[in-house]
Amino acid sequence: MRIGEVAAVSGVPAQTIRYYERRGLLPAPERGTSGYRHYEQSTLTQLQFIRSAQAAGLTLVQIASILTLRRDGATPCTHVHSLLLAKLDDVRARQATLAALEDELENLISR
Amino acid sequence: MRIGEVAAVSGVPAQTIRYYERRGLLPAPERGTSGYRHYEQSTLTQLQFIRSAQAAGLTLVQIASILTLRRDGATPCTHVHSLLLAKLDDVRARQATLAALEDELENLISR
DNA sequence: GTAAACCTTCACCCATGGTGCAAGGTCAAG
DNA sequence: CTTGACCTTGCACCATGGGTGAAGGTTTAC
Repeated sequence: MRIGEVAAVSGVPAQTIRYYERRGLLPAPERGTSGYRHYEQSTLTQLQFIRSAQAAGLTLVQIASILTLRRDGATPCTHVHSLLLAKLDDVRARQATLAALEDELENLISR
Repeated sequence: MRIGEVAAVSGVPAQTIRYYERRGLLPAPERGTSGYRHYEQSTLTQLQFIRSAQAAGLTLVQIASILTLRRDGATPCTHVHSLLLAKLDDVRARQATLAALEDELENLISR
């Protein structure tokens, strides 16, 4: 698929897709002799992931690092491992705070 | 307490406290004849709440509306009620997305 | 051969969440 | 009664995040 089609299907503007590529959220796709980007189906899944991670409040930088790790697969270095653990902690802390907020809101509603 | 003391105790700069007041996150405190703001203890709790809600990814606008609702107490209008419900939905959606991310991260880690 | 879609680069934009003066008023200690 | 710390308002500026637009040039499709 070319970028316009990906944009149409995913709902993410072509310019934004290029922007994500620059920011390291998407791998640089193959190019034909024309220089046009040629995308695979999996790009759509990746864009979905990006959008949902964004909805969860992660920044593009955080999302990029997760995607990069996932893409690179098994890099068995401890640094990477601790990075993931830290991110997990972060996610769990957010969850805890949200749970507290949820309680708070429920109280307000039931009054 | 005056603003400087609140700032020192809470760790939130005095300028930021005034900024929160302008943004509607804190009620306008009483003023003596000098014009100085005079705060009660409860302000510290409110600042804590603001910081943790921020950490959960809520914007100042969202936090302000929650605090305003809480402060105004029982305004039994349906609009307010649905506003709270919407916010609760929002919080729950964030939680769901975070849970998915958590799984994702756990998978990556255990590989 | 012309219109639509693509390319790059560079600049600009909007929202959030502050932060920093400037110019002045107040208060407590010595 | 002055000095210094603390307070006031108002306005301007900044950093980060996440895009968006326009210019100027190629490629593809009809």
